[in-house]
Amino acid sequence: MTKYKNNNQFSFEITKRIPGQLGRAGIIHTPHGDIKTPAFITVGTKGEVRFVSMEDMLAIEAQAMLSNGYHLRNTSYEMAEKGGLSSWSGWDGPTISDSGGFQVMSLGSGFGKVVSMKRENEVMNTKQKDRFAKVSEEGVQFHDPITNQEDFIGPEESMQIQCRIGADIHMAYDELTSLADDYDYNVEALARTERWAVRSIDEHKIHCDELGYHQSLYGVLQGGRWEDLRRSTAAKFAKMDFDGYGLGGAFLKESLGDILKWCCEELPENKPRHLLGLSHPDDILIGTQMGADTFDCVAPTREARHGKIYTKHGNINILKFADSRELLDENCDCPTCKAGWTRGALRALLKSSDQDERRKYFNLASIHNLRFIIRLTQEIRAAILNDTFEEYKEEFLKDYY
RNA sequence: GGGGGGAUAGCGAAGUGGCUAAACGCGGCUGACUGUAACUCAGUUCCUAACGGUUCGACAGUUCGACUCUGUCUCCCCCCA
Repeated sequence: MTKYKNNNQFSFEITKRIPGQLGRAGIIHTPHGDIKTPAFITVGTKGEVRFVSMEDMLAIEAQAMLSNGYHLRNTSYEMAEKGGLSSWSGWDGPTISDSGGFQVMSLGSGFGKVVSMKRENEVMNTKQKDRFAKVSEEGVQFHDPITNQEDFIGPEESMQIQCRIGADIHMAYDELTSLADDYDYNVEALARTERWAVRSIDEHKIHCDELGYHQSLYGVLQGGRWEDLRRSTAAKFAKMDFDGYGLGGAFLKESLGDILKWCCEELPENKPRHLLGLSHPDDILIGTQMGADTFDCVAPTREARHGKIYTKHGNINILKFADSRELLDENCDCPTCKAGWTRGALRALLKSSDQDERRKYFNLASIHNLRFIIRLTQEIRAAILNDTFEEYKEEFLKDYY
């Protein structure tokens, strides 16, 4: 197996804490550079952020990229040959790979559903026979309906894939439950995720020994919305040999803060925590306050593609701004706004019948939304360092909502 | 002048006696979207808040009943002179 870049060890330092809170600003050191936290990690599922170039990534001050083990299961061999995700993709900064645990839910019980945070009562799990991911103790049987490819991926396979991908930070294999799953199912799934965590560590160690150096591994916490499950699993994971922790789950918005608090109170303070899959501004603010250091999410890019644009005074739907000569957001420092693109012009690109024009819109809108969220995390960090987190949070939320 | 085809909601287009306020597509309007099966998805789109009302170029018929059949008219397209 190819050797990956490994000129310095993974480590985490806390620069400053939010007084009286679990939150902090810090720096994660990785073989491909530092991540100043809190930080938003852009999602490049298949090794690139949709409609966003590596030059754009630098322009919006993205610090790191998260890719997906399941979606890269085939490509991972080629990545290994080329020296890993970083050299394969052209993204020279820190990288994270997800285990594919999310796909256990998104292609399984939650297939065809929105991963909603506010409609618990409407959510029903997808029927067993309609799922493309079926869970057992050993792992998950995936069926790709487009290629008809069958994959069995358990913790061992996920670690093998991730070690081939060679990101700086790997995620243990987990099962994300859906909001429709009850307490009993969560107990069962959590116990399985805990066993998978042990198997992930063991398998991961084998590959690191073969490589001759350590690749970082985060344990991923589940447990749904139940305090006893969250605390007990966090306490167990705290004693395990992980380099950091992923905070996972399908969260109801109003319970996010509590759940993070339960987890982070049990976790060791000196290891970084990544809140998986969330990035709306209120989520990042509460997440940071409750102890999360990094975030990743598809929302900024997906919502951009769907016409939702982030502004300091809330979100707008670009379709409602035909002929508007306003910028997307006043005083925005993103490349799109700095280049003078107006809402009307961008709307015209989105509505164009020309594919290239639509793609241009996707690019311009995506980098605007990404920059908005990245800037938010930068401002939060600055506020923590200045001891003004509470004031910043209050003011931001007042403008935004 | 002769022959043929056609006129359906903002547009395009089904429907050829009752189950049709009228399929479907586009456009419009709402709303979703959080570790990307997502350039996607859901709802709505004659008038009315609703009860209900008025429709399928126009008028006149046939029929218990017409967007669907008949006649006349208006307009559009094609072919032959």
